[in-house]
Amino acid sequence: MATIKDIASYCNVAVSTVSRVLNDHPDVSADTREKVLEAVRELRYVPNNSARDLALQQTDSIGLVVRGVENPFFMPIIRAIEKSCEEKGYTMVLHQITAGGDEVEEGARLVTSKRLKGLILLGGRYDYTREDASALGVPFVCCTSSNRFGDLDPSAFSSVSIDDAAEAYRAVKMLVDNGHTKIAVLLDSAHNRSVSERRFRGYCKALAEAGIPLDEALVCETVDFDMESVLEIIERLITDRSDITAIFSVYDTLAIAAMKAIANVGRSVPSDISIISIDGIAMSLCTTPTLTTLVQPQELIGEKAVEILVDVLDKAAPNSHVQLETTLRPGGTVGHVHSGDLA
Amino acid sequence: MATIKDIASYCNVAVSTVSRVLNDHPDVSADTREKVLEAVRELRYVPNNSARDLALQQTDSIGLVVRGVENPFFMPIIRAIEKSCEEKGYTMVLHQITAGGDEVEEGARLVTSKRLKGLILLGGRYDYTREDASALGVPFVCCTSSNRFGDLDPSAFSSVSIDDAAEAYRAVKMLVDNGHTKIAVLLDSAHNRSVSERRFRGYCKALAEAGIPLDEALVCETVDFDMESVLEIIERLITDRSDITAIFSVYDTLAIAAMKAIANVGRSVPSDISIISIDGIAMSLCTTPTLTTLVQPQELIGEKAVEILVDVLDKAAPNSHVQLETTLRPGGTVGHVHSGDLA
DNA sequence: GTGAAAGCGCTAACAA
DNA sequence: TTGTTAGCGCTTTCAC
Repeated sequence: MATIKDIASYCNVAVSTVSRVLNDHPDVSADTREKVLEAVRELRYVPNNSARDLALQQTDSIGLVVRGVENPFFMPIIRAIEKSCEEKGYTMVLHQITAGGDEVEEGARLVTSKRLKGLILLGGRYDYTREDASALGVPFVCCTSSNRFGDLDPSAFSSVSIDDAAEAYRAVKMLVDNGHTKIAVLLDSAHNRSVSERRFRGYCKALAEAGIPLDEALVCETVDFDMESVLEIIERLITDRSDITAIFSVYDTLAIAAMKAIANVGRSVPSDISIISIDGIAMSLCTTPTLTTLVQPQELIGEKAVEILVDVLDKAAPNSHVQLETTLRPGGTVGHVHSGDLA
Repeated sequence: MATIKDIASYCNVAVSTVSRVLNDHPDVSADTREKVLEAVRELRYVPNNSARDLALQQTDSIGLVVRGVENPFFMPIIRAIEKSCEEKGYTMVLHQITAGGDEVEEGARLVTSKRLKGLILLGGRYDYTREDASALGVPFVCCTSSNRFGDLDPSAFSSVSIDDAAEAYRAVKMLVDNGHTKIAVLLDSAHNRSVSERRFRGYCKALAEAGIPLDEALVCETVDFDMESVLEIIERLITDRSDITAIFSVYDTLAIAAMKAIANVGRSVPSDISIISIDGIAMSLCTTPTLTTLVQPQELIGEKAVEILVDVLDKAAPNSHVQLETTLRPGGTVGHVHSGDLA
């Protein structure tokens, strides 16, 4: 395997010269530059990243810490991140954490053990503290999370996300506009300081605005995403509260589970119960009727995250916060409440 | 950040001694070993992988080349692989390739550019040639693929998979046993030298054994996994051939799409059409009725792949081929053919 | 514009 | 059992 030294002697130049053209430094004559490039091709030279990283005291790696494997929503984002990293000359190091794991702790460990230059946190909490940020020690971007629960200074990190509360509000408002007043909300937790909680707030706001009092019994928390228990929980909700005419699910995955649960208890969508959710995963196209959902621009989210991080890393750009919009896919799971049912 | 040198001077020993205890070499007195370990803790030493890799002329990285992001089936496998790599002290480098990309070509590129020690190929072709193997240049294991179409010597690579043909046979036989004779097969391609083709063979065998002639018009190829076009193709199939009473889908994803397509054209499962498939993805629990499928041990597949590769890498173990079994999840999508319909 | 040389942190002979 | 030392391939001052 050819090294920089081989190229140097092949071209009768010093290794430093080769290094210079390889790194696009100025101060190299066009002649020698061409000569070196030629040799690189000739000898099929591939730089040794280990050596490079050692000399530079850093790596070309960006860590991606993902919480929640269960969520198919992440897959296209991960793919986009990997692709973008590749394009920008970085290597993505994926690390999945379990529901119980702490992304900041694990992220910090990864940073030191793998000498990561930066971090992308996907599907994490929203309440980072200043201590969390300094524990990480490298620039990071919160993906699908605006992270505004904690006391973190926005200039200390970047984020790419949708406006969870606003989008949830929009979804629930659609239900309200269709005459629904008994609207359940389906989420893993209403107080997890994360996506769920933000969207739950949007739900509350929409209800409040419509003058509908919040009914705690209609707040359905699944705790985790284990399909069996999720189905059970939802079935119980629908059975106990037969007055429910609509469900706002904060994720497509839960919405799909809800449709199954509704079928299990012999009711139907949307004639008995309407459903709307947020995400737009591929599978949500396969429910019957097609799920009505607010589709997130998944690829774009991943691309943006990398773009921002690389700018911070390479160009010392300031941190930034990008908020993207969802697109309503009408689907067929939202119906009107029969006028007879109206209050 | 503390280096091996810091520890050495801190303990009044040579760097080589430190290196020895760090690498579990014998020939170190219990005393000094303890002293060094103590210093490591004290100084929060974290080894610099770049330096290590440079000295060893290799990395601690294993590449994972995945074809087919669209397939949610891979996610739990990827997760298991990442987890196992971590446990064994390796770093997983994920690389996704597109439908058109060549995994061997891209894998080989990855190996050189990232100096990978080994490769796991997930969801690839089954027809590697000897040239392919030598192009890769490092030990590799084919995950979910036994790779027996090509002229590859089994001792030149490892694999972890199910017996695709046999499992497909089993699935189709279930349909036959329930009185079905007009059985369509749903796959991306019957001749892609991959999973689809293997499973297609199992389908053919089951038909042959039951004395049912192969009807080319019942072989439904979706080409890709774009949901919109998949739905369209399946709808056309069902509409054109109203005599179909059952569908064997080689993947759960396509089976779920088929259920949607069937609903779209106003027919129902399983009373009009039965469906069975292979994989066992989480979402297949959410169809109504629940999809009848042969569930693959996804986590186990990932773990095994890493275990085998690491043994080959660390212990120079011979390559091996593991074949795992699926588990039938009965579900509710397979029904009997009404006796009146029997020939 | 180019070269010589030091050094990044670690491993592995080779000596002692 | 331990220490000394020469690299691994690359970047980067500092001379020229």
